[in-house]
Amino acid sequence: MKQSQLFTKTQKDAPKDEVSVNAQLLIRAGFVDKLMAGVYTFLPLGLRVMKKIENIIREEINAIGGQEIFMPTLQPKENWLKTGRWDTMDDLYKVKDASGKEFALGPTHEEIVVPLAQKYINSYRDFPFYAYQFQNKFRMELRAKSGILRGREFMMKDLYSFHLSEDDFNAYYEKAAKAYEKIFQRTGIGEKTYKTFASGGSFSKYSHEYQTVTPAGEDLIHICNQCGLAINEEIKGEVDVCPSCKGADFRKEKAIEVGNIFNLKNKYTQPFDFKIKDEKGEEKEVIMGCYGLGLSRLMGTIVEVFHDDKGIIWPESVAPFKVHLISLGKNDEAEKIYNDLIKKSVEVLFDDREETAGKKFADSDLIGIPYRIVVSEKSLQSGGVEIKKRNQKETEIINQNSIIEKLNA
RNA sequence: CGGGGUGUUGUGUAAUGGUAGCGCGCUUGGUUUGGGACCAAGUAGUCAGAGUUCGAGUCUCUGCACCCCGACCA
Repeated sequence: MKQSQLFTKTQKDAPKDEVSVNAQLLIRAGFVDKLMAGVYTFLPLGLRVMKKIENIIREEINAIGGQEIFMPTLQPKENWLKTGRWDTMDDLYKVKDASGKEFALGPTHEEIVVPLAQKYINSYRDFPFYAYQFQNKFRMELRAKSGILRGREFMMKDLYSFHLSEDDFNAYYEKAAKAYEKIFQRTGIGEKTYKTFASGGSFSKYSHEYQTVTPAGEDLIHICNQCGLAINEEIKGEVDVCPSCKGADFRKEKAIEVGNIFNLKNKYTQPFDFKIKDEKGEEKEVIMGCYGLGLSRLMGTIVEVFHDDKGIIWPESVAPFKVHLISLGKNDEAEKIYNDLIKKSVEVLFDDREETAGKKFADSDLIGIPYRIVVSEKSLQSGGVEIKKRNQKETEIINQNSIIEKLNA
């Protein structure tokens, strides 16, 4: 994409109200725009990052048998009354239509996916069954905060698994945990993300969260120095030795919850009376798990973890583009290289604007694309183009014909 | 919802109760071209409503919005 055609612009100053690093950088660089507290528009650059994250998650969830669906946001009150959450879930958005009929705006989708499964999954032969979606969730947060880390409307992947036995559920729960670990590895925050034993909130007594260590975190976790499992501060006291290795030596860190997995047992299948006859003709209760992962939060977390005083430093796997091609002064060579990279399916943002070098470099650092390639009279005289990684200081001059080779190295 | 803070052009800021000014951006013209260039000319604003006052960005009240701490949560 040519930067001259990108409708967003970078800003030198962040809006003064924004304190969180993710909001400051994402807004300044033109990834997101704030509409109101906790509600953001994803601009072209931001949407590209979101889609990158989405695709990584999709691949990993497909790999554990997930079938992608898309459920409605607007949901019947009746289903929420059935599970009891209409009156007990205080962050549920309720809307009324002109006739006075009430609806929920989905904060999570058990109330929809359970009746859905019940309708189509009607033999023990259909089990286990896994469905997931990427969806805008609505939660009436008392206080939206921390930029895109805690919104009132946010993008989430939610996976639901249905089982006829505890053993089958447990096996899948572990599989999902592994998939989550892969997702965090692939999106770059693996090293800083800890599986954390935590409260289950409105879903279950306990759950596992995935917590990424960052000063911007809202939670306090106690990481076991022996095995690396963490315990959320909220259940410290109930649980004071590591549930995994029984160790009692912990270090305390601030962290942000990027995902979680729950054992729901029959909590949401029972209200809908979802039962299935097994191969012996015996009626069995369906049990389930749910597995959430906030994409917009993950994106904000990545920014919190990977930035410097000049801007964002995207991990290559989620960067909006792989290459930021910058032409200094007029030269046809940059255009040629751009077309060549496109032909070779390299994702490239071409800064073809008539701006000074300083401005282009500053923008490039702010946007944070992994590879910066500069084409100028100076570089051409020295033998080609200058290439630099965003997370490194050194630049290197390489011949324009060896760019692809260099990028793949 | 409790506590604290802030609302001035797209954005960042200034203005004893007395002419709303500046930087960035944007527009036009010219000069520049390897780390947020320069010159000139333009563009656009006091959150909303009421009140006090000869006069309100500034004081008072009400409302709204945003940010931070807390309670609650992916």
